[in-house]
Amino acid sequence: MTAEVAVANRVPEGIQRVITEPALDPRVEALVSEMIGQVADKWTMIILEVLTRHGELRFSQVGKLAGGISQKMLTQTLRQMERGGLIIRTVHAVVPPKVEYRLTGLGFSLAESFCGVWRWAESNLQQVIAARESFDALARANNDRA
Amino acid sequence: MTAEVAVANRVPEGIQRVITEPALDPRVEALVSEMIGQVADKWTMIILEVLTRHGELRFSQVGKLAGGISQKMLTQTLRQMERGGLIIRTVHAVVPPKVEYRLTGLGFSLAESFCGVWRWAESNLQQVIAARESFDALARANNDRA
DNA sequence: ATTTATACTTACCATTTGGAGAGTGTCGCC
DNA sequence: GGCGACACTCTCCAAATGGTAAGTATAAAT
Repeated sequence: MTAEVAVANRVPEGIQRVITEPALDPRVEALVSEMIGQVADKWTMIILEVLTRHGELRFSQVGKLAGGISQKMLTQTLRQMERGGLIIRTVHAVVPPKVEYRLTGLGFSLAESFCGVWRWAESNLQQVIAARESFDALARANNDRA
Repeated sequence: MTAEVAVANRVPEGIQRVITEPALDPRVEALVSEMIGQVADKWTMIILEVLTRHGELRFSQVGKLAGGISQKMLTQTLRQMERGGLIIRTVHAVVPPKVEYRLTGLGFSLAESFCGVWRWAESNLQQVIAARESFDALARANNDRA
């Protein structure tokens, strides 16, 4: 279990140079990180995933599929996603109300980008768990000594 | 400006089916979203980027380059990243203290995955801004009517 | 007349987050 | 002997976050 972590720790020399991109305009950078902050919160990501998986859904369906979200957060998150152009909200003028949500092209492309992170998380779950365990074990050992 | 949004809104029919992946084991899914929650917070992303860009850095250097982070958050975030196996912390036993941080292979691969989201944010900034503007304009119009 | 369904909205409240600022330990330097 | 450098660590406090629960609107169904 320590072995896996050890392997992960070998960082090829100078590899940074290969990937490092030219520095960004700080104004763009600020806007980008603001956007990422908005976009990368828990519920936004989950709803993005739910809508990617199921296509068009009603308010309460999104809620059920997202799992454990309060009505308040659901409304809030959907509204914010709509504002950012990630989803489209269609109101059907019926009683009881029926409102449907679906991804825009923009929302869809964001979901695709996030796929990378999802995949990373899936495939590196074990490594992270192992790393945490060895870190915690070490910390405990140090505490005991003190 | 409305045109761009309109284009973004055209979602090709049935495209979901192309991308939608097989449903995940809910236990894995829970762990994954927990990890993403930890990993996708503002400072973690910024530090990831800083370390990708600059290689090995000292505590205070990371702080400066991250911009506007408090010492508390810096320590906290670095510690958490170390625990997750994303970075390595090297203590040089000198006075005054010298501690250096660098990405692990794991941290590096995460940074690569995030690159996708960064690129998305960069290239779609304008669309998001346009979407927000038209959303806000519409909301204002509706408020005025009421 | 009352209930039901749906999609919210609002008020209140507990928890969490995160910044500011002061304190800690060590050693070389003046 | 006191100061400075560095990397923390700790305490206090304000602000943001997010859950619960109750309220709103409408028309069909009972």
